[in-house]
Amino acid sequence: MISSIAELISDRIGAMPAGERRAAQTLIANYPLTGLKTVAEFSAAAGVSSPTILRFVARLGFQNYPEFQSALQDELAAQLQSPASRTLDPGSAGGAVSPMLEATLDNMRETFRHLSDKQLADIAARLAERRGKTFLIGGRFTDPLARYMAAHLAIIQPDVYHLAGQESIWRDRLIDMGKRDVLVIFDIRRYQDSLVRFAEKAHHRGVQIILFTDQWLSPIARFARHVIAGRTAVPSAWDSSAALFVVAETLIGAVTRQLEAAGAKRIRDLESLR
Amino acid sequence: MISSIAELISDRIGAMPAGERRAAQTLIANYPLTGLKTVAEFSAAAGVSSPTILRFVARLGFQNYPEFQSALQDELAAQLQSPASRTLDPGSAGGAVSPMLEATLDNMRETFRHLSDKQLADIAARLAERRGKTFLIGGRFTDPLARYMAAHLAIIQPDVYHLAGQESIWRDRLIDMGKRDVLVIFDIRRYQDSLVRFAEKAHHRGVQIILFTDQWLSPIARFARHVIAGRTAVPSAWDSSAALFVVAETLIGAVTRQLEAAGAKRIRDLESLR
DNA sequence: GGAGCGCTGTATCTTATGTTACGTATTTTG
DNA sequence: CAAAATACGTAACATAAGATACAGCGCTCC
Repeated sequence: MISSIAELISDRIGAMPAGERRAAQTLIANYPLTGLKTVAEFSAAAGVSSPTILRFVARLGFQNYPEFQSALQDELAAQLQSPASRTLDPGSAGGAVSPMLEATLDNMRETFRHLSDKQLADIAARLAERRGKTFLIGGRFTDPLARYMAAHLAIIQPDVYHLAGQESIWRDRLIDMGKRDVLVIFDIRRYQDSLVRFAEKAHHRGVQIILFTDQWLSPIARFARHVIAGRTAVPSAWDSSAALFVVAETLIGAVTRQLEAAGAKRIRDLESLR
Repeated sequence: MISSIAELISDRIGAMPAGERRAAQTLIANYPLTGLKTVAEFSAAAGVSSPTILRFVARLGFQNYPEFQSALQDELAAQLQSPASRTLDPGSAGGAVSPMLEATLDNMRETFRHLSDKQLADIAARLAERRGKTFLIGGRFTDPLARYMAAHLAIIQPDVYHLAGQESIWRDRLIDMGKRDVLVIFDIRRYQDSLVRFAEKAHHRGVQIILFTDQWLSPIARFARHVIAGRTAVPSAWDSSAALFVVAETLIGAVTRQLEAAGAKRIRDLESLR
């Protein structure tokens, strides 16, 4: 059964021509606000012409544009009056989406529950104090997380390096690492031997290791100065790195805040270089 | 300090003549819906004449009725986009961590609220049906997401390619792309011209584009067959890609499920190769 | 490769919305 | 109690909004 206009749209969006689909996507993207504006504004936002908007509305079954707007307003009114209806009832979902989202949200809450503010502040402080270099590395599936963090950190401070490619390539970088340096490692099951060996060698050189891992803890935890254990279980064939991703973003934000003064100048300098 | 229009009204309602006060009360009674309707409807609801409504609006400091409506819409937009502001208790948080987590969780809920099961299923089906090749590419900060998704998809099906490095390198890959192929693009603010140009060219070659973007929609949405608009606002200097990350994981899970039979065999084959 | 169909945008028209002018009613003040 | 000022509604107006007709373009299918 189709109750809301949003559902109606996503039900029929597949059978729409390109222009009307753009209209639909624009409306859904910030629903329902765009639909409350004038046809001209709607069409401009979607990058199509006014008649396309009107055809789109007609395809949804409305006689004219005002009727469509009234329907949106009624829906909005119902929504605003009972905020409860916004927290979606579990029954309606049914599909494969909701369980995945719910599990992910739970994972994040759990991950942060086991993570004190102080711990995060300590790690952020360590990343922000620029005595030495910062290296980041990840495993097979978590390497993108290392890249993501490196991409941000490299903007607000110098000497940030993402270790990529062949194992032999990282190993050679060990020569540059010392006790003033920090190594951020992402490693979740199944833990990679190559990463463990690398971590061990770095540890022996006095490098401080910050480890992002799952709740079962990678063997690298043994060498790590700081360990962040994220929940990874979701109803999927794969483990989820989403909780670790959010921790990474939180740290990026915290480090940025600490380097505000120096960082802001650096960002301006970078902008002017582009 | 007066922030919302509702506060503004209740601040001045005492100094209003009878007719305008009725208008004010009617608006407050089911705020802000009545204000989004036409002057005629508003006046009918309040039991006064149209000019009274206009005088009421003028007294609030607006130049004309449309300006008043725009202000209401903006307010509504802010409210709908961050449900957090409606529930959040300032006391519990304190530290810098919790607001970030809360915002991220809200972003995810909001993102999925605008994303129907059917839409996700359609995209997953498109990714799972292996008529052609699958290409993934991302912007400056979102490229890791493309990598993450590519790393998973490449395991369960052949012909998955992540486009990395120089722009000139991707462009050369265009020659391999046709209408049977799918291009997954991640692009959030600030949108990259190079990516837009690339998307346009791919689109002209008939490639189906699946776009991950933010709620303001990258210009690439114009060329995209499917658009996923994730919420990115967090209390940080950076935008958050976490919501898009979770959508990506959800899709990976869905595609994996669809390819279960074929995929399981492929995974076993890969395992035996390691 | 060609013919047909369908989609989209430009330009025009019509509708209805917001706005203003003015006369009447009501309230307030001297 | 009278007179003035303010508030309100009716009606006419101008403007901007939505609707439509039509032509061009791209796409699909034969």
